[in-house]
Amino acid sequence: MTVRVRFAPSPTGYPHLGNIRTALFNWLFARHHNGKFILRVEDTDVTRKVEGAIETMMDSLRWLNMDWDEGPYYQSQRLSLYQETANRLIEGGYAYPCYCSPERLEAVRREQMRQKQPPKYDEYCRNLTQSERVEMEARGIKPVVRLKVPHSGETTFEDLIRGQITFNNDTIGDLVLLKSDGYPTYHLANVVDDHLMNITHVLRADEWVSSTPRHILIYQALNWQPPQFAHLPMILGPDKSKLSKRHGATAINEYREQGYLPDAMINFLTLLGWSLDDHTELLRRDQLIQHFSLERVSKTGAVFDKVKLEWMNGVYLRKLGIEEYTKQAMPFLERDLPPSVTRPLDIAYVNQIMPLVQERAKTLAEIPQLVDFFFLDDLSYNAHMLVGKGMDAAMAASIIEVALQKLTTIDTWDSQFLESYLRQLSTNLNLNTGKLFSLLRTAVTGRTATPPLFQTMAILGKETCLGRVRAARDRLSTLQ
RNA sequence: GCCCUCAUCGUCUAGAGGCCCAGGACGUCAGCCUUUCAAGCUGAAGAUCAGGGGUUCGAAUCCCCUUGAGGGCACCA
Repeated sequence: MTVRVRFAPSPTGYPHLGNIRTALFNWLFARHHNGKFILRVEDTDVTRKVEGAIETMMDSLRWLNMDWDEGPYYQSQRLSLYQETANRLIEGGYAYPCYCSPERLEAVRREQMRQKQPPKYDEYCRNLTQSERVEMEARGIKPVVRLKVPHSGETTFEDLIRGQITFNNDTIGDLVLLKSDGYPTYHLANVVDDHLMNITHVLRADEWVSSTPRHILIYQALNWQPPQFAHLPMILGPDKSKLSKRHGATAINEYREQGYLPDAMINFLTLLGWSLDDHTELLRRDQLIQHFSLERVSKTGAVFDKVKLEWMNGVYLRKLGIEEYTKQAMPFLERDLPPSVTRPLDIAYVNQIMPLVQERAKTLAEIPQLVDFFFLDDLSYNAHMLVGKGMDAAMAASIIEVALQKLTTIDTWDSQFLESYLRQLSTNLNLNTGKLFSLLRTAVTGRTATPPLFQTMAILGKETCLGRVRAARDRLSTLQ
């Protein structure tokens, strides 16, 4: 039997990292077993629907290169399926219409809470007579359909990750299958679709464990064979609670905007709850598919460690060929370089610069700020930055004056020549190379931390460099 | 309150009775390299394996209890 799994998001917001990780494990499982990965939209809550959510979700899946084989199926377009199933359950005596108002339900629940009882439907409508039902209908009350959960016995299932899990039926309560607006609840729709779509394995987040017995009960009432279940550990925030907005960025597209690479995200997210062995951290997509197995999924929730993600992204960034690196960086440069910089950017110029920052950025989004001085006409920095350790303003001024004179005379403006020439100059001046270089670095870039100085100067070109050194000289004069 | 689940360095994890006075990775610290910053390399610190009882010749690994944490208990998914 071929493996068929599904990813079933509801269009109620932006693609959460947790959802994406669930999708990822389903996808890896499907690809590993040469099975099918199905996309299904659980849009059965009309009130919570967010416009554009599904498009964003699909964008994210495409960005991550997680292709699906079927779908998207929309549950909102399959309503009759659920309604028929609900009717079948009523006819079989496994479910019943319930006419209780939300107000009554709320009152019952409050009372139960007050008495420290588990909140559970009191089955008020479970044994209504036919005439009572007719009367309710006559009053125009739209009922919900509830599952008649057995009062005794227990429901057990084998979780592929956690082993056997058992619930007492009397703790479950008669859940709603069909809402009064004719839409199914998650529980019904989920069971009906998983069955109709021949889903073999349900891999979903941990938070669904306690609703699994309800689903099993529905399968049993319908005389359907349930799929296999595996509940994945959740992704946690630093305080170990379910990862949420208050912990920072939780939407996958935010990571895309922050300059993370899809392959790095995939690698990192997989390692949140799965491991290959005791030493492998970096795995290519095909290796992930090859090795993925539920046996190696851990049971514990995993804290999302953004610092480690940054490290891994840096690794992937450095592994990129320079052409690819530049291609990836370009949109970020266009987006984030100061507005004063002329667009479109000169590709040949960018091509020269990128090799200088490839090993210095952990995300694509930090590249623009690393290289903005290559593009700006006027540098802005504090004159005091020019005065290095062990020197004063006057000394800095005199060094820069000499350097300016000498640099003006140079004809060969490549990094090799600049380096040997300036090393010689520092010797002649009886100066530490460090002192001269850092002074020039600040003058030429306005920064104290930059890519290698001579390559930077070579790319900037003689005229620009001389102009900046002159500007530095002028700045220094204001200090004296 | 009730139900379910989980529990190894700060974090992600390896470990399915002896190979473990617990291994790897991120982070941290130190050193090397070095024109700065990175990157790279080397090394260090860091977990009485939540606590307590068993079982066993032997337990991080099996059992029980306690504690802690998380999740669930909607006409939301």
